[in-house]
Amino acid sequence: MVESRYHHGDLRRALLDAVARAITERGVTAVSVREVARDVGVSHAAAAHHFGDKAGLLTALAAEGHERLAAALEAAQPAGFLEVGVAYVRFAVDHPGHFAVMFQGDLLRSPDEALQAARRRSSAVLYPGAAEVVQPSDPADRTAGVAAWALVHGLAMLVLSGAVPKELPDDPEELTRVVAAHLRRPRRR
Amino acid sequence: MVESRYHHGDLRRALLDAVARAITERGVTAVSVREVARDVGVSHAAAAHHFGDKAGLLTALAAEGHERLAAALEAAQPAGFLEVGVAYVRFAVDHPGHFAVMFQGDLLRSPDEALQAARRRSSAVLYPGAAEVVQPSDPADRTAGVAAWALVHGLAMLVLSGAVPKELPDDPEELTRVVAAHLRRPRRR
DNA sequence: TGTACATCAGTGAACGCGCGTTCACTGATGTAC
DNA sequence: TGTACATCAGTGAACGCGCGTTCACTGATGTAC
Repeated sequence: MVESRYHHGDLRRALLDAVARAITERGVTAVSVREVARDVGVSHAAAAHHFGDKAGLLTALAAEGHERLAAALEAAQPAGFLEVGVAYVRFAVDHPGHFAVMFQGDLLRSPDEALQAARRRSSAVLYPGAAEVVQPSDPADRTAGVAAWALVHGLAMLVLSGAVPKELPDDPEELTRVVAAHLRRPRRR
Repeated sequence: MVESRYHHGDLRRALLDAVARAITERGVTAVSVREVARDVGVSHAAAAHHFGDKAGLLTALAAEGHERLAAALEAAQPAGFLEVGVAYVRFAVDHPGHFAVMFQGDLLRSPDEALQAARRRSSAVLYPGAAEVVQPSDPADRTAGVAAWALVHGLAMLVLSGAVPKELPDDPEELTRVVAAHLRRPRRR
C-alpha cells in the first residue's frame, strides 16, 4: 500500500521519470504536463511549480539525457573509438524517451543554461577537441568524428523505428560493432 | 490580385504544400489542421474532406516524401553508391517538412497502403535486394547497406539541426562526399 | 442549344475536450531562540 | 523542550483557447439526353 503524503519526497525525479516513460509509450508529440502529473498522482500545478512550464519540463529531460549520454560516452572512451559508438546506440535504446526529446529542438526552451552545458559535455566526446578553440585539431579528424557520429546516430534511429533488416543481429551492441566495421579507422589517435 | 473561387483547383496539392511549409517553419509538434487550412485560405472542414483526419493529412505527406525520396535515389543510382547517399542528404535538406514526418511514426495512420508502398519503394534502393526474398544477397552487403543508410540519415539530421562543425563544407553535397569517404567501399557491385 | 440531374468540392456552425497557465491558498518542514 | 516564524512543496479551482471532428448544407461542374 502506497503511503500518501503531502510532500512527495523527490517529485522532480518522479516527474522526469514519468515524462520519459510517457514519451516512450505514446510518442513525443502526444505528451502533456497534465498527463504526466496524473501518472505520478500529483496535481498538474505541482509540475508547473518545479519546471515552470511544459518547455521547462522537456528541457530538463533533454539536459538530463545529454548528461547521461556524456557520462556513458566518457566511460567508454578508454576502450576506444568503436566502443564510444556502441555506447551511443546503447544509450538511445535504453533511454528512448530522453533520446527523442534531445533532438526535438522546437519543444525546448532554447537558451537554457543547463541544457547548453549538458550538450557541450556530450559533444566534447563526439567531436574530440571541440573544446580546444585555440588549437583546432587535424581537419581530417573532424570529418572522421562527424562520420562516426552520423553513423551511430542514424543507426540508433533505425533501431528505434524497427527498420533494421532481421538478418542482422538483434543485440544493439553487436549490431553496432558489425555495422561500424564499415567505417575506416580514423588516421590518428 | 488572387481570384477567389469556390473550387480551388488543386486543394489537395495546396494543403500538402502548406503542411510541409508549416512543419518546416514551426516544427512537427506544433502543426494543426486548422492552421494549415487557414494558410491556404480554405475552411478546415475542407481539409477533412480531402484527408479524413489529421493523421490522414500527415500520412499523405509522409507517403509523398517516400515517393520523392525514392525517385531521387533511383535517379542517382546509376552514378554509383556514393551519389545515392548524396541524394539522400540533398532530399532531407530540400524537403525538411516531408523528412520530419516520414520518421515520426506516432503521427501517422499506421496501416496505410499508399504509405507502405512508398516506403517499400524507397527502402528498395537503400537496402539493395530487399525485394528479392527468394534469393537473399550476401549478408556483408546487407550490413554495408545499413551502414551507408545510417550514415547518411544521421548526417541529414546533423545538418538539419545545424550541428555540423563550421570547418566542414556548408554545401550538403560536398559535405556528404567528404564524410562518406570514411566509409569503406562495399566489397562487391 | 438547352435542360435535368448526379457528383463532387467546399462551407459554416456547432460540439465537447483536454490543454497550459495562473493564483490565492494550505500543509509540512526546518530553524532560531 | 517548547514556541514562533520563515520557507518551501503541493493544492484546487478557474480562465480562456485552439483543437479535431461531425454534419447538414450549398455552390460549381460535368454529363446524358
